[in-house]
Amino acid sequence: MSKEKRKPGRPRSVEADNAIVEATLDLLDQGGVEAVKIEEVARRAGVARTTVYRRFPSRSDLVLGACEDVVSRYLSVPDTGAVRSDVVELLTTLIHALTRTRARHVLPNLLALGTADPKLEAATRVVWERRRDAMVEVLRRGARRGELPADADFGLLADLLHGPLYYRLLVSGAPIGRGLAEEIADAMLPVRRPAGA
Amino acid sequence: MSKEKRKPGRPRSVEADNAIVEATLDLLDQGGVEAVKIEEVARRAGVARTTVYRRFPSRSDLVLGACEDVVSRYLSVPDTGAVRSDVVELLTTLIHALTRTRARHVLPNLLALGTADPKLEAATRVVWERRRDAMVEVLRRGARRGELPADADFGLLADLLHGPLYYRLLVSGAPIGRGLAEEIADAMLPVRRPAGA
Amino acid sequence: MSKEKRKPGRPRSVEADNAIVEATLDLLDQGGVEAVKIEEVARRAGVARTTVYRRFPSRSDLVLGACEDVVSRYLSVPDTGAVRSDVVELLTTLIHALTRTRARHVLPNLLALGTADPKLEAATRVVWERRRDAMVEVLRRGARRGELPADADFGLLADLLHGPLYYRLLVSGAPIGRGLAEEIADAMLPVRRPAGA
Amino acid sequence: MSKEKRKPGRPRSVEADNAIVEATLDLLDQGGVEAVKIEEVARRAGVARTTVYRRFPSRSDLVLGACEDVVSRYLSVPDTGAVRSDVVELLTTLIHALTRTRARHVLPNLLALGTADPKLEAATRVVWERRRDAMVEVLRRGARRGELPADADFGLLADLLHGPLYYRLLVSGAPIGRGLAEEIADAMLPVRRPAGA
DNA sequence: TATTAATCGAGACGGTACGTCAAGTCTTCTA
DNA sequence: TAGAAGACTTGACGTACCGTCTCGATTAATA
Repeated sequence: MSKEKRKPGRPRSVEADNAIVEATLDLLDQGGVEAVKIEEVARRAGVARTTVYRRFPSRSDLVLGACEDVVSRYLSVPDTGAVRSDVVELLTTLIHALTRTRARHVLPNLLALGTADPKLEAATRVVWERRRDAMVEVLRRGARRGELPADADFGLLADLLHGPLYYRLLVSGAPIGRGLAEEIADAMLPVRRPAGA
Repeated sequence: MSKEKRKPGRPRSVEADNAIVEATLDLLDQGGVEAVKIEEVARRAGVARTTVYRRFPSRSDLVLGACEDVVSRYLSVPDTGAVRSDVVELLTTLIHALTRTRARHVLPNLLALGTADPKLEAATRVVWERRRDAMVEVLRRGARRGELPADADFGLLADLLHGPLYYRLLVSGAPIGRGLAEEIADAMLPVRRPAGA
Repeated sequence: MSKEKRKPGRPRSVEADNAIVEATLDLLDQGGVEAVKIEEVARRAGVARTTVYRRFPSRSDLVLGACEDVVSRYLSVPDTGAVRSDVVELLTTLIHALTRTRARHVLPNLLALGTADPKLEAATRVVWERRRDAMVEVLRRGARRGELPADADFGLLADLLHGPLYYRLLVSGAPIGRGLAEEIADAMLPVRRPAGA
Repeated sequence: MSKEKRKPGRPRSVEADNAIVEATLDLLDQGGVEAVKIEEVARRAGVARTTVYRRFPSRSDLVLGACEDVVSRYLSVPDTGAVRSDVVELLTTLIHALTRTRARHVLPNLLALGTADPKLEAATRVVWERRRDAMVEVLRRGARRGELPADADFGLLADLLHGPLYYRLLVSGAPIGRGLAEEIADAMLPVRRPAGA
């Protein structure tokens, strides 16, 4: 069944694949989108320019392709039985994703690229939306368990939980430490209890 | 006293100044940083290329210069006598600043540019920091009045208040409505009271 | 004797042979040497690029190979018993060779290629030299029969007879009609008689 | 009077003009049309690629432009009072033009280019036609003086006079010596006298 | 009938040159 | 001096072919 229908012709080099992505991420991190020059990517990857173009028809595709694995990792919907720990878990993995070596510069550049290229913008949004969806899901489950008021605005709450992280990463540049996930959860979650008090 | 020491030679054209900035903002909004081409700016401004270069030595300078007035407007530290209304006032002006016609695209592009150019990054941060400082100031004043616990983490609180706005603008693209400032304030401010209860 | 030593392995496709030559001639005729692109030849011949390379190691080889049958046809040394008719016969076959459907463009391109590739130049010259040799032979025979003065410069005479054809084909582009062979012969041959008069 | 209406902006560099033409001719002579690579022309001329493109929008234009002065020099309609010397004069200048250092390779390549580009073909033909027209004019004058029969086919005669030169240059590669002009004139001109004898 | 040896298609690979575009500098004339 | 106009160098863009290379699939003659 796993017939592995090999296509005719010489197969693509996997080393080239990796080298190209790595080179792209390095450049993106060091000098922003503008520094991602196909010529330089090829040079660093030790690959001909055409080899890059064969995989990624345009610079947008290259950047998005290279970012995809960086941003989409570390995502799962946890279910620890308690909202707080679920939320902390989600925020922690998000912090991981955002502060990985090269991701710090990847995100703003991706967002800026999206400004000019709607296709890219959509592709980028999808990635981040999945995280928000996960958060909303976790909050809903908490409400079903009675940990949160059933009529809470889960969407707004999710934005409030995520917001500070992106704010610090993108705008203020303030450090994003280990304890931040818990601080945010502590600041936000009890909030809703007094409403029932 | 106001001797207006006129420099010798032909004085610079003020219309040119404005036209250049406007053209730059338009392009930035329409196609991102990459679309800001000196030649096109000059063409739209009805000006020679040299005239642009005389004012802004490089493209970075041009972009930053053009953005400066957009981002720094609408800023003052309100003092209504109550935290909540002060906060709502600050958030509202921020929403104004962020959702102005062209700002939506200007911000991410500025942030991405900062990724590659530390000077630009610093210049950009300063602008946004002033807003956060204003928020922290307002919160402190509230604490002094007893409206907030004195030992609250005002920095984190400010980030929690600002975060959702940037998150929606930059990442999720969700609409930023008129009522949002109040929703955020309501969600966050009572939180601290129960700590003292 | 017709041992037909078949080599082992799959024999070469004859259709491919023909298709490649035809495609090459078409391109040569339509767009000159520069238009003979291996990739395009392969495409038109409905053949893989490697199949072309297997037959013709280089583009020069391809062009020369394709031209060879076009230019070398229609050659024989006539012997009608009279110089004039021999000459007319030779000129007529030359006109045939030069004005065949695609030959019109083949010759100049071949000559230009020879400019850059001495091997090709030599190969090309050989083909045309055979025609001149035939003409000289015919003239010598005429001299032996007393139709021409024995001390005539047969080489120059041959060039004078051939020259107008190539001149019209290559340089002036003037039409080369059916009667031209006779006109040339009439203009040149009587010349030598008055010398004896 | 000599108002020399200068156009605005920086004027084009004359050194660049010359260097480009020279580099083109060198390459054309050394390796044929295919060797005329814009990149290499620019390199040899010590000039940026764009500077070449500004003057000559395409390679055809470049080659033709560079050839124009080579081929059009040495042309005038002589009037010595005798056909023979007029013809010898014309043939001699043609020999000069054809055997100049680089012309040997320039001509065939120009002709081959014409094969693919009708505009170029026309431009090239014009240049050579002027020489033939001059020859025809000289012959007509001779006829008017009674040196040639009035009903001679001057066009064919001109082709017969020019043909051998081009034939040797382009096809046979035979040497084109100093005495050739007279040999050809002697071989062709007396021919017509006996008609009147 | 299986093996063997060549051909054929497809297509990836490292390259070179193309023609275009924009950046930033320089030169000239005019206001 | 500023400004307009435009030539200039530099360097990246994305495309098109080059000639070489791996592959799997044919195709015959041979073992």
